[in-house]
Amino acid sequence: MQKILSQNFFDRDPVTVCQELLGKFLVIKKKWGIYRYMITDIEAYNGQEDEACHARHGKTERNAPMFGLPGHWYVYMIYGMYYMLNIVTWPWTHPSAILIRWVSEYPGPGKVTKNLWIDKKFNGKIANEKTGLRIEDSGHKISNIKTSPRIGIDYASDERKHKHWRFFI
DNA sequence: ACGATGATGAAC
DNA sequence: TTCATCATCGTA
Repeated sequence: MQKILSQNFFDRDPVTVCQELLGKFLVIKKKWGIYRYMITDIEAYNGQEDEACHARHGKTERNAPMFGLPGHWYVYMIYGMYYMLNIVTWPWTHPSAILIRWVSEYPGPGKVTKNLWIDKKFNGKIANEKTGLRIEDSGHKISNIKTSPRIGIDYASDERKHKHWRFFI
């Protein structure tokens, strides 16, 4: 039996959470079974002062989940085609989240949501057994963590653009 | 290198 | 109400 990560796990700085989140399992419940995928590539979006973060202009209808409780999902549509899956970290006073870019065999944030049929029905929902989408401890110890600048945020300032807030295996 | 495709948010 | 932009991806 695997341990479902609690809200406490996510109630921290997203950069710190990122390093512990690698190697854990994204778990989705379908009508016909439960599926687990290892989380292998993620990015931290860290507060209103982070110009790459959707929270940079304050609370809006779209980014509202980031201004809510940690351990909840933030799902939004991009380019009219793809849903991006994020898990909220830290409390509403410091809106932040982690984008899930790769899990197991699905390399790319759009591919993760497309293949797992994740859409806005999970937006704002808590990550637990009840909502059908959660994160479990895998017991795997990850040692070779790589980092890089975040992808697709050229609009941010140099200072933010260059931060190594992407973590991957 | 580029187009698909629509939600978002800021400006008008 | 309009318009540029966008945490992407498949095709070429």
